[in-house]
Amino acid sequence: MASLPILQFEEKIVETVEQNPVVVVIGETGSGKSTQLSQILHRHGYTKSGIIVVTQPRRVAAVSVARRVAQELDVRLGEEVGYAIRFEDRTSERTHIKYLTDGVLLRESLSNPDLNQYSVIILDEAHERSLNTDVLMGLVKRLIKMRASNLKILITSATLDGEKVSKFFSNCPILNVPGKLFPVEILHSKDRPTSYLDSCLKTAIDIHVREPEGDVLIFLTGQDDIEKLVSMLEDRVRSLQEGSCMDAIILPLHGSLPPEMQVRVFSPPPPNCRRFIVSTNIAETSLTVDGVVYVIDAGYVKQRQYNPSTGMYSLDVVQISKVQANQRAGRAGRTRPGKCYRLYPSKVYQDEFLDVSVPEIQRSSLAGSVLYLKSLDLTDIDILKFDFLDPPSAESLRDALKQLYLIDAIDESGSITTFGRTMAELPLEPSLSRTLMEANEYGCLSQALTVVAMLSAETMLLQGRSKSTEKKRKHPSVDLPDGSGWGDHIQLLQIFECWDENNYNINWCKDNDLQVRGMMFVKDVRKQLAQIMQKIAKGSLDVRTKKRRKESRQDYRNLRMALCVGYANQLAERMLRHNGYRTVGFKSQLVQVHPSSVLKADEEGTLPDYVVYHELIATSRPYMRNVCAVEMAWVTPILEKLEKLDTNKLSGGSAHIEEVADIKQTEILDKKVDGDAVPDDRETILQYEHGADVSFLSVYGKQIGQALNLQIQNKTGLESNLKVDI
DNA sequence: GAGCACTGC
Repeated sequence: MASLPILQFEEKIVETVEQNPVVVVIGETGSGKSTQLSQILHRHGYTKSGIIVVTQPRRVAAVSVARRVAQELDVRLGEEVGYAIRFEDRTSERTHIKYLTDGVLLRESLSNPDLNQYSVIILDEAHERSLNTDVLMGLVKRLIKMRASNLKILITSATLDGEKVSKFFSNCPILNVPGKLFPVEILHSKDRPTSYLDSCLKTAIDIHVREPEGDVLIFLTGQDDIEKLVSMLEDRVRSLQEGSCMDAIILPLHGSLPPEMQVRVFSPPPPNCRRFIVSTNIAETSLTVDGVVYVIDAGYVKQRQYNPSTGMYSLDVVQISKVQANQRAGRAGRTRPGKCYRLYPSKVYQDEFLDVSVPEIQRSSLAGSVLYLKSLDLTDIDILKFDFLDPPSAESLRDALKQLYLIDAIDESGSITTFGRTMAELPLEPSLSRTLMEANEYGCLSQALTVVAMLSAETMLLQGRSKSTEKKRKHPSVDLPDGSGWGDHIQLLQIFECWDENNYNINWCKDNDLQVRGMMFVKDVRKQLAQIMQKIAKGSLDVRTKKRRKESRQDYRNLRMALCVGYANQLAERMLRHNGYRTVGFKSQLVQVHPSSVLKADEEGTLPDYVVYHELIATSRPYMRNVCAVEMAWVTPILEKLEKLDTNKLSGGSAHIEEVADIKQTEILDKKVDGDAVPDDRETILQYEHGADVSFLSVYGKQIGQALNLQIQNKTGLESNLKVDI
């Protein structure tokens, strides 16, 4: 332990913490900050007046770091040193060093806003800027004003971010703790390659042929590219002359890979063999692969973004930040000196890369966070002026308020309602919390609990789908229920009910291509939600899953009604004469039911007039994912409410949100239009040829005189206008 | 008739 760099700074750290309520600690990889800061402060008496708590953005990190600290202090995990993550609280009355996920600390502060039991709060990995850590930073800033005498805050961050965080906390001191990494030589390419995959391939083979042993880690954006490069590498390696270089193992690594495939990267290679790990940014922070000496960094990452004016998410390939680039490079220097090949010029790194990635708070829907903050009753703070390190846009806050109003979480003046308070207690998106509460009124709580729990685990349910396994499986699970035509929520309910009928048999999951881990998670979530609902209702609710199936002609009416109330802000109306939909309540968007949906059309081939959806996502087109058929009569009250909506009033009058004029107009470079522009008022989707590397979702055309006025929507829902002569 | 990076309560 004595070799950890941070320990040489022990006196300095203690002294600085002694004299300041907030300290920023910049600790590079390998500095030991995550395990040592808490122990240093413990040694100097900070656990006498309370618990030292350390937050982590990820569950595995909270658990593994706690385990290490317990080992180092030679105590049993869960006694003096413990951790708390969702579904798992391993702390006791004797715990004085506690690791937890940032989300758990936020939940705790709901019932104890002053966090009185803690003498020190360490927000670790703050540079990752998770939504929860950002909210915590705002809360903690407020907390030190109230508890200045007996609370110490430490924020750990990255070099490029330290100044900004310090400024946010009234210019608090910054401590630098060097890391313990071997030097990594950075090699930039002269130009940006025209094809990243080809360039990756060439660089990888060059390393393989020329460089001494050591594994190669390659960062790409997603599963598709990874699979392509893996097969390219396999071909190329096979064609190398036998004996001319060492053997090679090529491993893909991404999140949708089944766990048993993911852990393959942890087994060391046989002698005289080099591994190529082709990965998403999962290997940047979440997984650490040992033995890596060479990193190839294409400089891109796939990021999810939310557009508050359309309510639409998109998944975009964007440039990484400098912090990310450095993090990736650092992966080469864990065991010995390494090399990082960047497939972009150093000028691009310097001039184009952001210092830090755009924080999640500026890329997400904020309904949940705003409701959470409202429920804290911070009378001294106006939510809309809440002090964030990077404030979200006014538009995003307005969107959040609108959502909350439509589901009765706040009233027309923006104050939280009793409904809203209950909703904030549930670890769910507000729309789903609202659904549960409504379902309770209609006597279908048990079903709603199942649906909501299934939605929380949706991405973990299906078995990893790579193209190769797809081929093998000609018969896609025919035995699963189909939602009886009402849509995906009902199908999710029916799937869980089937599993319930099969007594939660693990083999049933396997037979039906469902991940066991995912289904177990659903069970846990459902149980947790049921407990919270019981507590709220203070009576006994019927949350049991019913062991009877298929009452004939069950139309799930009550459940669908409850969903309609919860998803008031996620409503779409079918267009006349075709099966496209228009979103209601947002700037009107033409959207389609996702092809994977089980929603059924009637005998005439027509889809229901109204649906609610769980998510709007722009991929090749804007799609509604997870839809449920609802009825006109249930929609009317929502439309009435939308009519009365006054967002200025929702923002509490005093805090008038200023209009933001930062909607970026997409530059149209090429004005060639292909396709049939029908010269009438009907929206017509055209194919649009363009010169910029922006992909457009749709083009609405309208003829005016000899010109065609086009309204063009790009992937993130931003719109631009273009006039074309015809 | 598509396809989705990563977390978390």
